[in-house]
Amino acid sequence: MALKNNYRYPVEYTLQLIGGKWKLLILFILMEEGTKRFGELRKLVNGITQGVLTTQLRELEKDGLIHREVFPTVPPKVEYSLTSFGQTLYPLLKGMCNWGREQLDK
Amino acid sequence: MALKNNYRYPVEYTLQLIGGKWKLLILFILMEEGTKRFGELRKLVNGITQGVLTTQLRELEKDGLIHREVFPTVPPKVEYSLTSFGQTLYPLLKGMCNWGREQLDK
DNA sequence: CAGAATCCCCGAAGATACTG
DNA sequence: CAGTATCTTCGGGGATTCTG
Repeated sequence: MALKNNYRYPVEYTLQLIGGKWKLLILFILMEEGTKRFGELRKLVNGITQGVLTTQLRELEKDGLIHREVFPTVPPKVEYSLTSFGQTLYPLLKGMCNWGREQLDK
Repeated sequence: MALKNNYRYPVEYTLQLIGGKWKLLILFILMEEGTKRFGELRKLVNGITQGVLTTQLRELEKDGLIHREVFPTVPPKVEYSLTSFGQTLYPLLKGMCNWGREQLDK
């Protein structure tokens, strides 16, 4: 979990959690389309490599935003979904998306 | 101005404009406290160096979020303020700040 | 006072190869 | 299938010096 102290501005904490290059996209996909497997995410987040995707997912999990569920089958299967904490970001992400779209449409 | 095309998700565009390490803080300060001079910003954004502050301000200006006004006096005086476009970010920044504070207060 | 101009560093990101 | 393990790259950020 990211440190919760030593932020002069709360917005710094927010940015720390969602500031990775791919994190917003990952959160967005899980938010809009629900639970996804590792391989599905890899295809949807176009251009990301396995290693980086793993890193970003681990950080999101560590920060409590997403849930990782491993099915001990052969071949292995891992599903990712938003936690209830992650879902509290919904209005924020939606707002960022809408603001971006408004500007892009001009 | 940052490119307005080639974004698969509008949120990427948003993040591009405000994603710099110090940009949100700068925008926040101008938003909450109004017009500031270069030297004032440097003190308020604790830890930033002159060069980096200049870079971040130039990018924000290029993207149309802040206004830069030079007073041709001796010694020189430069004031920074939000543009009307920059002010449209208010709900978003406020939302990020509030979300961060809520989590920090837990 | 508000920068411009350099040079430099480091960590996130990417490429590649291998594996339970 | 979903990783792990390494190595490499790259550029945003940082430190320093100089100036109108």
